[in-house]
Amino acid sequence: MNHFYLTTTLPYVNGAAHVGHAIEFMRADMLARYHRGLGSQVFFNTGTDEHGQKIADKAIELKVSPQAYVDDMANGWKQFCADINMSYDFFSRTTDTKHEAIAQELWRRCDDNGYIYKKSYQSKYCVGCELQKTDSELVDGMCPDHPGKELELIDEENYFFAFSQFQERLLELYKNNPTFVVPDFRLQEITNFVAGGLQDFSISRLKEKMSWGVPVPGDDDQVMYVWFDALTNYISALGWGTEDQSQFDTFWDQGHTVQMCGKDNLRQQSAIWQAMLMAAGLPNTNQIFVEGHVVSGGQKMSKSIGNVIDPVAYVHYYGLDAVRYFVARHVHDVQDSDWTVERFHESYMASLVNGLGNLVNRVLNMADKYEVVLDVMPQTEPTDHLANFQFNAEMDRIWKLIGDCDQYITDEAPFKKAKDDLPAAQEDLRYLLGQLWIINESIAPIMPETYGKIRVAMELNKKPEEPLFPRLDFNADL
RNA sequence: CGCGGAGUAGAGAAAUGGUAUCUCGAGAGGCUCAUAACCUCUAGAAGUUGGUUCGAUUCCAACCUCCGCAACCA
Repeated sequence: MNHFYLTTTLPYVNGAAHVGHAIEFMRADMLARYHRGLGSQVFFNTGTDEHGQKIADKAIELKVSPQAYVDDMANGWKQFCADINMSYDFFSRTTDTKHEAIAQELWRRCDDNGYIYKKSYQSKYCVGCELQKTDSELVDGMCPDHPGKELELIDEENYFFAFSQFQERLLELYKNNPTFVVPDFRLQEITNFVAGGLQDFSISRLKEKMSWGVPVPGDDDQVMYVWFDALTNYISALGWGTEDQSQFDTFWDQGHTVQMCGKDNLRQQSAIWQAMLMAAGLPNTNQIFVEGHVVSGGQKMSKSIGNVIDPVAYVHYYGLDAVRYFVARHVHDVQDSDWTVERFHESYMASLVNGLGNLVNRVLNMADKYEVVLDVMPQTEPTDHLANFQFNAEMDRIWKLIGDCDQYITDEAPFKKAKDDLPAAQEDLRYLLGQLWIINESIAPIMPETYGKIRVAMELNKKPEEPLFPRLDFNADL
């Protein structure tokens, strides 16, 4: 039995889910379903990142406690996961007491091994970014991303993580594992970054200034910086550092581990987190899949331009599987992609309404009429596109099968044969039902609801009463 | 010379040192099982300038444009 561990990045809960989250989550879900379908035992983790200055500020603004605020947000994210049919096995929350204890245990382990030290320093800190800023990053003495916000001068003792000591080991990790980061150009990017030299960084904050964090073990005056805490969730989900580490042993130590993230998270996951694992004496992640970003109309999405894509609105209008289809087929695996309502509508009509939906109807209608049932299920030939994160290629393969069926129907014209040679028509339909079966098995991890509907229709041997993908008007308001 | 990515028909992608492929869209024809669906055909493309080569979209160099990152973000 193979064991496969998969995790999304935990979104920071200072806002609602946007299309980037939807893409990462949906793809992770496709992989989880794919690997389950291959017979692997899968542990699929997702959740929410709930500590830090921005969240504390937001709670004050809303006049609620931080815990009440993150509870509310976490529920929103769980709803989002339900909306997009996430088959997760565990929902991590970084304010969970078990997670906090594990984050402390990881801290202790890094500390015991000599990779955490205390240092006093002064720095400029942007509350908007929740980051210290170097002078080179500032524009006119202000943070370029938050020009309205005054920078705070921080003069304090913090704990530092000895990141710089991991340069050689990280480079070894990258060199020895050519698919550690997928795609390869991101591996190149992180290699260049690490080769350029690493600086130790602060991993704690004074509690009196920022209390919304995990307490630093053995120091009541400090809490952990949100990154140290959040990254730990990848193993806290598996119960590492608790009495029962069996899932950690099974999935992290002995299984294959995959983390999904956007390109903005490359450093955190492929360098910082790996160094943390090394510092604690734990095995590294096996693979990190790094996605591109989505732009709309050629521009970065922003509320002021009004080109923000709301994935849930698409789900409501076109249906969940239409969105999952678009994500798998038309959002580029690793490059940035343009997502417009025009493109979405086009591909919905062409490939789902006129493609898959129509094919199901014409095949099952004839099968019904000519009384052909599929008695022998054909063997599906497994492909490894999804194992290699090639969503686009897998979808093209499946839609080629759909096109081939349409072609076959035109060429063989069973609807004509049926008039004077029924057995010949029935033979054609047996083949078509077999192909439809293969197509349906192939889309199962991508479009699980549609898979179920086609499965039922094939069992009844009747075309679905409701169209799988109804013909819809173009809706520019999405 | 901070790092990385991308420039291929109207749109999105792919492959390739030798006829540039696919999907969508457009135009024409065909078909009638099907959700006015399906099939065929047609038109339509390599950022610029050099270099290597018998031959370059592909390899090399320079340049231009766009995007992202630059210790917040999927």
